[in-house]
Formats: sequence, structure tokens, C-alpha cells
Amino acid sequence: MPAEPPIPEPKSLHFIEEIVEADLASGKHGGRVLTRFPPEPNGYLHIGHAKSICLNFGLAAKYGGATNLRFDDTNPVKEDVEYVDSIREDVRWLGFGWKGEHYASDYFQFLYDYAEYLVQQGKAYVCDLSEAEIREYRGNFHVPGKASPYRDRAPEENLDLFRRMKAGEFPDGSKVLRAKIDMASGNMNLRDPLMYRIRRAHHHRTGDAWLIYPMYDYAHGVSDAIETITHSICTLEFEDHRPLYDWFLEQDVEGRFFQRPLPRQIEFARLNLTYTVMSKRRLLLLVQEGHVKAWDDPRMPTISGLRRRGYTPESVRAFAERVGVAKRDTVIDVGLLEFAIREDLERKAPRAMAVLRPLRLVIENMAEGEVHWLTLPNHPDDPAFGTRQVPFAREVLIERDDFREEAPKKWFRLAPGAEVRLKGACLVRCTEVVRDAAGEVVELRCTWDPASLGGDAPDGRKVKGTLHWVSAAHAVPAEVRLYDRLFTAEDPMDVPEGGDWRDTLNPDSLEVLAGARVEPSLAEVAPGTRVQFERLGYFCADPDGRPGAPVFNRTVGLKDSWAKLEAKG
RNA sequence: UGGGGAGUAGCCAAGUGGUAAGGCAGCAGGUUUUGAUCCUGCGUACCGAGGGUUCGAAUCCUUCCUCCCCAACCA
Repeated sequence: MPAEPPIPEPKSLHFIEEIVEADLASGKHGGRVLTRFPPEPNGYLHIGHAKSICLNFGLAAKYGGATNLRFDDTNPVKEDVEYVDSIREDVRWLGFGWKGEHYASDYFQFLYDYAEYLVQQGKAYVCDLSEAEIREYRGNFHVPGKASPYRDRAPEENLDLFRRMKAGEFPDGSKVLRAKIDMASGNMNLRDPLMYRIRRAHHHRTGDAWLIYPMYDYAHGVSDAIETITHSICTLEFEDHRPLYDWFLEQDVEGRFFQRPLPRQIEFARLNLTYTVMSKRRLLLLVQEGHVKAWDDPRMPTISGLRRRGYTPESVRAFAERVGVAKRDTVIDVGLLEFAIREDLERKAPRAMAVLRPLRLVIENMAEGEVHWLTLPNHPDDPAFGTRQVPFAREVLIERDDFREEAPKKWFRLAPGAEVRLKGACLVRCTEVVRDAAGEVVELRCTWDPASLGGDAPDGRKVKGTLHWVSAAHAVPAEVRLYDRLFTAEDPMDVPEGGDWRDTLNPDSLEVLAGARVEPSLAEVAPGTRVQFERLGYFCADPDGRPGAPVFNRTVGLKDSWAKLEAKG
């Protein structure tokens, strides 16, 4: 009897996939799936955007569709080409290619024409109320709004006024175009929302061609419809904008501007991560106030920051996959992100040895000038990584943390009289501790067992500790930057009365180790190269490095069960 | 006159009337020339609470509670 084939676990669909599959089944869009990723170019993308990018591009790819990249550039005072460029780079880095690259500003004429149509239909009007008056007339959650005195202007007058707004006859802020919907709606978005404001601002793409700019609620749905987007995915806070999204598209009853089926807005919960902030506004403040060096500071949750930190696109995508897609407000443990990069780098990163805080170890029974060139594997489990030559000599550097004068319980590393293995080299026993005048340990004297060259003793004796090391004479000086979480609070926004979210910034989020030493094979490492420093973690060569003077960022440490054990006492 | 959402283990998340998947974290053990990796095992989750319908409810009905979003000429 042949063995039953393993039953493939059908991966359950998330709610958006269910919607798409239902649409596919009903033939709503003729089998088409077209999503869009629509950032406003007013800042750098962060890990939260990565979730959205993976969702939009991933969904389209899964169902044989495509995704447009659309810049939602309707507010010229906040936007800049610098951001457009970084967004394109980040999406590409994540591994996605877009079908169309569009700009809401490409649709300014269409939006204007459709707005004129709505004016003519009596569905939009020019309002002369001031900003403060509009707010006052809008009422609040408990009080219905009241009609603007300009609400019943005749369509012809509105059209004339709207055209003159466009022509620049009125000063900024003096008039707006409003949709005429329902001033008594429980949904504030429907209380005659603004469609256009007058703004004499230079736009990064249209220059000074326009003096009036459309608002998000008006422009977004129309842009989706122009591109014949099938599923318009956005975050939860837009849930009560959906009726407005639909309203703007539904007013075109004759199909002069749009054809059915119209795009459908679907909302999902945005990503939140512990120990960081995730709004463009606050990330911008971190940069502006100098809490971090730049948008791509490796401590930042930006895509460019993660990239510089050493994260792989695959790990970010795997992370996005693991967090899921749902409608609950959630906060993901940053540990899950760390897991994702460790998991990826475990099999991808070649190994090497580096010593962060060196302590000299002299092998007394080895001759001066004696050098053993060891052939070490670049990966413990994957021969495809090949091998490299590593010099081993009388004076080596080991990690300061790997020596204790008084060994605690379960201490496997070096201590006076103890024997450990130098990884890939040999067994050494500590015979003497050398101190300076201040009593500081400056050197360890050891003896080695020449028979153990390679790492094992022929007599079969075991040591529990294996240390990484570099040859003092051959090692290359390097700068190593260690990063810790940017904030000390799991939720930096959860501040006590009178506090500020910046109060919990971690003063020790960056530690620069100027005196580190790496093995010679790393001397001319190219920026962006990822490597595991054995027993320390995964590191990535920073662009600040130069040939012979590399700089490494610690992407993430290895799991450290000794530290955990010791912490428990 | 309020409207819109959401509640399943520490964190996520399946489940769509038939008796609670999976991942991360954590714990225990095994392997190991990285205290890494890898492998094995470990959770009575009273499914926000109370009522109800049903032979049977996380799933249906109902009342209540809690949390999130909305009153920018931002997106």
C-alpha cells in the first residue's frame, strides 16, 4: 500500500483575498485584478508601508494582476521629488515592479473637468466661508451641521466662480469648492466636504500651472477610477471615508467620466511595531531634531534604514507575510522582525570572525613568527559557500567578554586554568593573567596543544567553550556600530500626563566600537555585504567604510541563551 | 445626533453551527568546533461578559463592557 501523499495544508485566505476571489468568481471585473500603492511623496517609506506594498503587489501577483505606483501629490506644500525618488527606490528594493507609474497631478485636468460637471449638476458649490466658519458650520459629533449661506448658489454662478478660482481671481483661502451632500450626516466626512482649495504654491511636477488643488477624498477615488483599479486597499482610518469615495464616483450617472464596475475601497489594519514610532511626521522630527542621523539611519523603521541596517528584502517580505492581514488594531512585537532577518541570514550570510572588544592572548609555547594558515568553511552547513584562509599565530585577540577571572556557574568560556577551543584553530589553556598598573587585565598568557591544531584533541578530551578570535598581527581595524531599540518604552506614544513621546528615546540606541578587529578577508569588503561574525550576530558593511578600514552595522545579534541563563542568576 | 470599526494564549492569527490550526516569544531536553543553527517535547486559550436559540455555539440572536478611528482649506 503506497503511503498517503502528505495533505497540503490549504493556506487560509485573509479577508481581502476572499473579496478578490469572490469578485473573480462573479466575473465582476472580467477576471482583472489591478491594485495600486498610492503614497504621498512627503516622506520616506517605512516598514508599515512595506506591509501595504507587499499586500498590494502580492495580491495582484497572486491573482495574475498588476499594481500601479501612484504618487498622491495633491498637496504641493508638503511634497518633493526627493521623496518620489526614494519611494521608487524602496519599492524596487523590496522586489516589486509596477505596471503604471502615475501621479494624481497627471489627473488635475480630468479632476477639474469632472468637478465642473458636478457643479453643473448642482452637486458641488463654491463656498465663501472662512476656514473657521466652515468648521463652525460643520457642527460636531452631537450637533448637526448647518447649511452654508452659499450652499444654494445657482449652478451657473458656481461654475463662473469655480472658473475664476482656477483663473486666479481670488486670494488663497477665500473660497473653496464643496460637494453638496448632507450637513446633518452622522459621518462628518459627508457634511459637504471640501473638493478644492486655492493654493498658490509651486508643485514639484505641475509647477505653477494650477492655483487650485483637489483634496484627497475627491482626488483619490477618481484617480482609482481613471486607472480602472479594481481593489483600492487602504488603512482603517479611511473606513468612514468610504461612503464619500463611493459618492464621488456614483454621481456620474451617465457614465461620461467612469464606467462600471467602479473600484472598491477595502480597509485593513496598519502595522504598528513595539519600541518605535511609525508616522512620517514623527520620523521626520527624529531626523530634524538630530535624534538619528538621517532617514536611513539604521535605527529608523524606514525601509532605507532597514536596508542600511542589513535587512534583506526577502526578510521584510517574509515578515509582512507573517504579521497577516486583518482589521484589528495590533502592535507587532519587534522580535518578529528580528526573527525574520535571522531566519533569512542564517542560511545566506557567510561566516567570519571579528572581535569587538579585543583582549590580547599570547600563546607562550608557540614560536614568534609562526603562522598557521587555516582553511575555514564559510558556512557550517552549506559547502557551497566554500572556504577561506585565516591566519593563526602566537598572539591573538579574543573577546573581552569571553574571559572571566572568576567563572560563574555554567561558564564554558575562558578563565584562569580553563581550557577552551579557539574556533577552527586549537585548544588553549589559560596559565596567567597579566594586569596593568591600574589592575586592569590587559593580557592572557596561554599554552596551546599543538596536537589539537584544527580544533580537536586526538585524545578525545572535550571542551565546552569555543571562542572566536583574530590574529593580532593580521587583523584589520574596523569600526562596528551596535544598535539597540530607539525607544525604551514598548509604546513610545503611551506617555504619562505632561510627558512627551521623545522622553523614552533610548540614549544608548547607538554604540560605536572604534577598536574592533576583523579577520583579513574582510579588509576590502564592499558596502552592503552581509556577514555573520561568529558568535556575535549578523553584520552589514556600511557605505562609510573604506578599503582597509571597514565599517560594520550590526543588523541583529544571535540568540544568546547564555545571557539569558546568566540573567536568571 | 452621533457615525464607523474591532475584541480567540505574552504578541500576531486561523476558524464561517459539530466540539479551538499555525507562527513569534517562553519553558524543557537532544545534536553541535557559533551557549548560533537544527531536532524533539511542552499551553486545559472558560474564544471580552451575561442571557438566549440549538442535540450541539468562538461561530446565530440579544443585552452589556472595553479598545480604536472621525469634527485639517493633510493624506
